[in-house]
Amino acid sequence: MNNTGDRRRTIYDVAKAAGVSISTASNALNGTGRTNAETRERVRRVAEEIGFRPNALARGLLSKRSHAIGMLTNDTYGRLTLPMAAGVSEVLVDHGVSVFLCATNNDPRLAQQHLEALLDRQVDGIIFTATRLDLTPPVQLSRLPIPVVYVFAEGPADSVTFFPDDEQGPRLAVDHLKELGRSRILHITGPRDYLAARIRAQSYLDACGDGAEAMFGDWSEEWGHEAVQTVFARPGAKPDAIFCGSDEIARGVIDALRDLNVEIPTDVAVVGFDNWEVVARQTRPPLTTIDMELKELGHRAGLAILSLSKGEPVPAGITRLPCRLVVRQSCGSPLRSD
Amino acid sequence: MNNTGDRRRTIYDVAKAAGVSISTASNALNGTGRTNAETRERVRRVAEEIGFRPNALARGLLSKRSHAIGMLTNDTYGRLTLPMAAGVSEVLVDHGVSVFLCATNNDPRLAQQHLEALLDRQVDGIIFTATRLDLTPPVQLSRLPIPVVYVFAEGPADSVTFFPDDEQGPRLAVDHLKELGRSRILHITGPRDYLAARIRAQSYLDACGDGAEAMFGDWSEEWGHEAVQTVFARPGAKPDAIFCGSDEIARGVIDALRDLNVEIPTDVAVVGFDNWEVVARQTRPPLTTIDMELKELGHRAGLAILSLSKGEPVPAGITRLPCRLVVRQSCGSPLRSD
DNA sequence: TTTTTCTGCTAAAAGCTTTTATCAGGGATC
DNA sequence: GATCCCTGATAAAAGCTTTTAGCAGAAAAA
Repeated sequence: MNNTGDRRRTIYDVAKAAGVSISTASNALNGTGRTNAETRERVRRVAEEIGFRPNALARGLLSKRSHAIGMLTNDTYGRLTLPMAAGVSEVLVDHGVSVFLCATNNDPRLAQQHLEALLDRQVDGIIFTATRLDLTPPVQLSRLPIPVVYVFAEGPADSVTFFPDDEQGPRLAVDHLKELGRSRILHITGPRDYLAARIRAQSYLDACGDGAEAMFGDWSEEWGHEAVQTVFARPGAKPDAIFCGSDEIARGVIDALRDLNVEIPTDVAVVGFDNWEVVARQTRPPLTTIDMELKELGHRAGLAILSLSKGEPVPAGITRLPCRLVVRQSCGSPLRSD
Repeated sequence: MNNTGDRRRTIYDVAKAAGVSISTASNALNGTGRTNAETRERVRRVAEEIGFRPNALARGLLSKRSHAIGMLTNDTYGRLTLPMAAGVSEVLVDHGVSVFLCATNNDPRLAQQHLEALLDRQVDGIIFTATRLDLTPPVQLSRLPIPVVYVFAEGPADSVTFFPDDEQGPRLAVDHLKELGRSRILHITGPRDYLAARIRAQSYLDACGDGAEAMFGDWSEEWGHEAVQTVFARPGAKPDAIFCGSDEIARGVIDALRDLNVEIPTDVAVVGFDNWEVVARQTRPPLTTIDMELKELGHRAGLAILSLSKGEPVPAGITRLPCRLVVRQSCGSPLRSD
């Protein structure tokens, strides 16, 4: 009948072992109320000894803050979501906040189910993240009793939203290419109906000026390949640099250039977008590309939802976080690969 | 002062609105105890109307089961983890169980911090998953008061562990190649110190018999490329098929073969391992490969931890889940790509 | 008519923590 | 010596749900 051995220790055990009341134990452990320094030390020592850890459920029940948030994603492969989620949880674990991961597969019914589960758990907030930019959430998130932060996805007009800076990123690429003396820069990117593709293309056009050309297609290697074949088959001057809307496209571009016996970077320099290492590191030569700083995006989103959940104000609207140029060898820079 | 409007509805509100006691409301909603059918209906209707949803914290506090589990991963890029996690959460959400995602980055301190947070939250169990097979968990998981399930990672001797079937997978590949008339099958795979690489290679050797050769290297495209160059540079008979230990390696193999003007699949058939679509779909020709059924692995792990958390027995030891052959065009099958 | 059984409901406890209000006692002040 | 204030503690309530024990009334059995 004596099962105290494997029961979890409660604050009651601490109080008893330290010879004080429950309230004193609580006060001592949390540094609240008035406690004698000596008592406080004793209680803390005892708590440590018997391995007391407060029950987060009881705590949350009382404080009405569960110190947990939900992350709703419709990304299936995790290439964007997981690095971001790692950033979110990395920054939040220090504040004692944990993250529920809910993969919706873009299924509204599943999303709804996850959402209700999150609300039942009294999460302090929700981060919604999508892989596609123009996509609306698969579930109604606007009239929730808890704050919502959007990453890689657009919420309602006055919502808190984070994106990589799709204007600054392309400028980094173009500036880098210009510094290396390239002047005829071509842009090959994804579908025109992706907002990110449009923004990046426009920024590229603004940075390059006359003679610039943006080719829209798919987010695929195949499209990169095809686009290069088209360009090099037609008459007229050939580009001396290609800035791609994704690393996958860049991969196709590089392959196509090699098929055409065009030297990289001597004849044509190539810049990608994503810094998806498993692609960017494996191209020959390794790809200079734009990193969207997914982890940092996660950090910021995590901090935002933390502030919001405490009732602190957070500037509404879209915040665009700067991208970073990662120099490898596809542009002829003498720098070592990272 | 009247803030009842935005307060969450509790069972107290339901009881009041239905004109019954709290206990009756609870019994009616959960179908426990003795309740008049009419009362039960009324209570349920009222609950529905005012939008009552039980507070999972209070429920968990009482039942000592939080209906949440933790997933500890050291995968950084998410290629294995996220599909698996999606499988886990998909199967668990139907049982009212949510999943905490904890990315450890292989940092023991961070892992410990996450683990403690999970225990404080009274999670009903933990799924530990690693990307590398021989890796020990970055944190002590063996003496926990809650069950642990290992996926893609080896736990202590008597633990519940799931892996893809690294013996059956290679047999699928070899059998497929043999059926297509290939006889000189070469295996190019990752490092010898990866258990998975060794098992797959041995299974390949057993299936191929005399003349079979396994080349160990890296899990990289570059290694696939290099290995092909080596093989085709040396004298003697050339392989008519190459079975690769990963899709990335296969990618390098295919590129190298094309560089050598070897026709795929006419001269050499290629099979990969992973069915990592973003690679397998983009090779030219698209890659026939082995799918590890990550989502199914997640389903099984989720169900296992669910059973364990209820105290139901689950067979200990390593369970290996069958892989699936995905036929595309790199082996010359006439089937359409999927 | 009295006793038993069943039905439908309710009060109260338990789960664990934090917070509020209160209390006893000791020292300082007048 | 009486009053006041301060310190260091404590009891109790609150947070929300489920479960246990029990109660009142009606129907069935004796």
